Amino acid sequence: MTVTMHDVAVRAGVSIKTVSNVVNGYPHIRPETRERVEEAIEHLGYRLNTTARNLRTRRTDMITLAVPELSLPYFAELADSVIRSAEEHRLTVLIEQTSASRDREVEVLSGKRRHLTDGLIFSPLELGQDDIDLFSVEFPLVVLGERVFDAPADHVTMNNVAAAKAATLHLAALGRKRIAVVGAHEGEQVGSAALRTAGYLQGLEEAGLPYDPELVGEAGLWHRSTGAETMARMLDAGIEIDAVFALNDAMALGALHALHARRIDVPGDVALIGFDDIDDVKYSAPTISSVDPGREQIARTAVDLLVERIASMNGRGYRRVVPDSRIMGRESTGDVPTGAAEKVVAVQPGGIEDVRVAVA
Amino acid sequence: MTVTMHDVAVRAGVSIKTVSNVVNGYPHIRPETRERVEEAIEHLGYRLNTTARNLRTRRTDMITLAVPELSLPYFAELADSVIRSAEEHRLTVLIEQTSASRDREVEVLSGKRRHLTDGLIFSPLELGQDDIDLFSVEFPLVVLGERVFDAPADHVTMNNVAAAKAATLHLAALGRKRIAVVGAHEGEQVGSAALRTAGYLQGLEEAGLPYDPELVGEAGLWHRSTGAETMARMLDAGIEIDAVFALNDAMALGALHALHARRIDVPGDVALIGFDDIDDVKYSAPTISSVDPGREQIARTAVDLLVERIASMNGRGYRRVVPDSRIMGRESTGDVPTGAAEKVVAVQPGGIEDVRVAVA
DNA sequence: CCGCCACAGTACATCGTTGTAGAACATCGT
DNA sequence: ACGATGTTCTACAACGATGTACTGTGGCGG
Repeated sequence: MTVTMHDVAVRAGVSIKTVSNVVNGYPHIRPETRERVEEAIEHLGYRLNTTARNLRTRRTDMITLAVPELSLPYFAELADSVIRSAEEHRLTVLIEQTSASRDREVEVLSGKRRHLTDGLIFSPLELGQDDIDLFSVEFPLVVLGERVFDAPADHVTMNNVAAAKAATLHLAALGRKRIAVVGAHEGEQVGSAALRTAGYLQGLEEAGLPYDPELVGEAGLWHRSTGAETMARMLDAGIEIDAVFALNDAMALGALHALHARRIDVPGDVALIGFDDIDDVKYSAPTISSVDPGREQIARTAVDLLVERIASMNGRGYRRVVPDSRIMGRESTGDVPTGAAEKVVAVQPGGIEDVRVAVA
Repeated sequence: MTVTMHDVAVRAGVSIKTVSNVVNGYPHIRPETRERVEEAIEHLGYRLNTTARNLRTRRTDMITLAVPELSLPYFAELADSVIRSAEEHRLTVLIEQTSASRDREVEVLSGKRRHLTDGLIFSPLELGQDDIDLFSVEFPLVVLGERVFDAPADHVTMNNVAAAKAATLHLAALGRKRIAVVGAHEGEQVGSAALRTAGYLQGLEEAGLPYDPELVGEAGLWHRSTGAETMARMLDAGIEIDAVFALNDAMALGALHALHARRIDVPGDVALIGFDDIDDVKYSAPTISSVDPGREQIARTAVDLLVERIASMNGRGYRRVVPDSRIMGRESTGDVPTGAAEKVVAVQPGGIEDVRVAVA
């Protein structure tokens, strides 16, 4: 039925191992032997059985990327970047959608699929600091995001507080005094929402603006729809604003939609800035300023760290990497005239940190 | 080192096979035996080695989805839908990005990875009717899209011509006479561009409008950026238009961007309709009318067909499935007032067809 | 001419699981 | 009491590749 190395070996008149050697590019093989084997492979239509190889070598050359949802543009673009980076290491990426479900996230860490891939890049959305024990797994792991710090794993995160502060200051620098937030999570201590909101507060303080709780709009999931709903709710409640900081770009697009529906001019009446710098915001009307958290760099770093970790599971201590982030000025904050391209208006430097993790 | 079934078996005082039976839910096991085995599994932290099982059972419960790029929203949303549908069959999806590269597409079909997954859902972008021979592969395959017809494989496509015609007629019904196309591929006979352009021509004819070649704008890759460039080029050339049919939504967003940059009102001066009905167009300003090609249904059908094909490789002839498609009216064609939700303004019925394929 | 090393290739065990065949025992209807 | 049937479990041989250890060559320096 299926053609195996054995069949190839018989036809070429060599041992199975020699076929294996040819397939794997082992150097010490006589050219004519190699040719005979290759002819046999060609003639029989032989394909290496990856599964068998995986079993024997205990490697699959696959890694898992676990993200909430691909329909969120940020994660789709992140996945794209991770896949491209992985390709350079000849790795295949298995994408696991956790659908913002706690159970699914726990399952991903539980390692049910442990033997299927060589390591995991995990961007949690539900698990938090309290679940830190779940992160001490015995397979290579790189954590993304800002829900869990000091887990026994390499960690690639962003400059959330500093970048959010810079974004807020950017709005304040336009002379805006009533800066709304879209996407806060009340009561949360960890995660993007908490950190970015903290940055917002720092920004207000530095700009000498008062903090008004009614300017902080809640939104559970960070989708376009929730951004639109939150913005609509605030506007319809008669809350006065002259600027909006949406904690991610999907919500910024939703907020813009809600503003537009009420014929509120952006940036004339209300300035708007988002976070993530996804491709969408470069083509909305107006184009939306955003924080570029260094997505490309995040993806590449995550893959690099994971590859290192796979190579030597106990090689070294854990690292925390924070890429540089930048504020991209566009039409929605009046940084460029209508129809012009974006420009970088501020940079927050990142860095690499070695993390000492207490061993249980 | 790693815990195997053998270790579990020893601790539970049973044979390896009994452990296997417990793990796989084989019914005839004494409750106390099952308990002992489960205790041992728990105590030793045993995890099933998926790779070994895959080798033995000759199944991986994984399928491949090959798409051009996840950063294109349509494919990100398609991937999301496919993953969800696959989950219902307990299948894991491996996503392969072909990056619009012919070589990568050929490689996907060549089955280099054949033994890694049980089947393939393939959405080609470069391969066409001339490459039809490449599609006669010996593994389960479902083809998506409209570049290849009558390949020896199940095929899920869309109502391209009819839907494009309906979109064109929808613009004409608004009284628009100079309807531009964004995204044509000159000289191509197959593929979405050719079919949708054909539908456009049919629409013009039925509406009694003349065909003017300068209204047909070329765009190679269907990204936001190319849509914006194409639209800008046409506008700057002084071509007069009062409506635009963008052959996909990404380009519609780009076109809208270009129109906005030139302070052209949509839909006042120019009406706009796209194709794909991705989430973005529901939140742009204005919201963009679009053709919903039935993406959910495409994903589900593709997975279902693949699952059937995996179950019985030579079960039956091939099928071609065309989901119903619908025109979703939004602000950009004045179907709803600003701020209102979308509404369905037309439906083109799909269908299932059994395809007879000549055997070589 | 001997010892050493690089080259070319082979035999065999092994990775961790599951399918097959069948053994041992209990239950049941007649 | 006896075969038939069902339950519970086991032994063994695969699945298809690769790592290890080993056998012969031939070339080369001394």
